[in-house]
Amino acid sequence: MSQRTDEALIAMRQISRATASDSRALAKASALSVSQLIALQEINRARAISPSKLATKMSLSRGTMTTLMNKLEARNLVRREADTIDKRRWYFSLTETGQKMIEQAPRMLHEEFSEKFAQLQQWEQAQIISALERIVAMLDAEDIDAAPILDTQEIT
Amino acid sequence: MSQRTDEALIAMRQISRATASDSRALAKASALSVSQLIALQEINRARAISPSKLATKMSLSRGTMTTLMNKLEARNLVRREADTIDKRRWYFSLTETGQKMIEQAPRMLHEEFSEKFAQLQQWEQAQIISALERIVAMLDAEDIDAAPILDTQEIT
DNA sequence: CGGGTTCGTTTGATTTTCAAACCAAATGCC
DNA sequence: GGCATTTGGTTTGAAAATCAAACGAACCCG
Repeated sequence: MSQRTDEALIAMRQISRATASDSRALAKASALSVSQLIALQEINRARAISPSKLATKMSLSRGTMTTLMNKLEARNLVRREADTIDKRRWYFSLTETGQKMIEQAPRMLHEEFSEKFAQLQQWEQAQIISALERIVAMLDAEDIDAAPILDTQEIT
Repeated sequence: MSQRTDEALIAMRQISRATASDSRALAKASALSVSQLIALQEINRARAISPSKLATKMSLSRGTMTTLMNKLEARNLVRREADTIDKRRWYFSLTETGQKMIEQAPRMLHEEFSEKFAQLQQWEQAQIISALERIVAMLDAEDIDAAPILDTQEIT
């Protein structure tokens, strides 16, 4: 492997480790388990999502997802809605409390980053963004965030 | 917050989510828990590290670290060495088995990335690396990887 | 020496997670 | 239409991960 590739990989690992440990701390700060935090974020992203989908997305089993959702529901962070078409199915979305939870959760690392980033020259910002987007593309991660659109299959 | 900052943040979250879910899958593939995997990586990085340090690094309690290390030791993935100076202290390092474990663990995502990255023009690579390094700096993550140097305080 | 701190372990309990069995709804096939 | 199969979610029972608190041994410092 080329030395350049190495450099890039090292930087990426540093970034991902930094953010990972950030999210651990974040979970702790908001009295959530890491899974719960991730679940909330994921639900927020999808706006509404079924347990199974969420489970595969988070690589957890369906059973685990049941208990996870029950906890979040009990704490009034997510709302459970029945699918009108398929009666086996649920959809979970965030309650306002849940919204607030992840919004005002101190985005410590990202906050700090934002400040520093904002102080860069325009051209520097542009350069960094384009590099980041190249990376996202190379990771095939473009559609991870997708857009605030319902994460379900079309209705036929 | 500026729109540009937003773009950068979105890209970064995509990257970190992609790598996070990668590491979950990775752990599963190598029959390790996520914590165990991270611990191995962390030990590898530091070459040798004490349980407490590792615990704070991973934001786990010392008690948890004890059981975690016992498991890894039982599976012969890490080696426990006594500190000659401070007799309370242990140092953990990877055994050859442990080395192999994390080396040949399919670096799925990163592998794929490497391939694509290697195909870029030199100047593109350079640009991406410099952007990444700016980010690392802004995240104060420069010394996360530090270098393969013993991770202890100087001996006085 | 002696009080305070640090390192790692133990203990007992809680939480997370899983696999397997299960039910109900949907789908497919004849 | 009816029967077998698949799919979405829950339950159950057990294993693994984690924690807080208490502990002993080693260290530190006055």
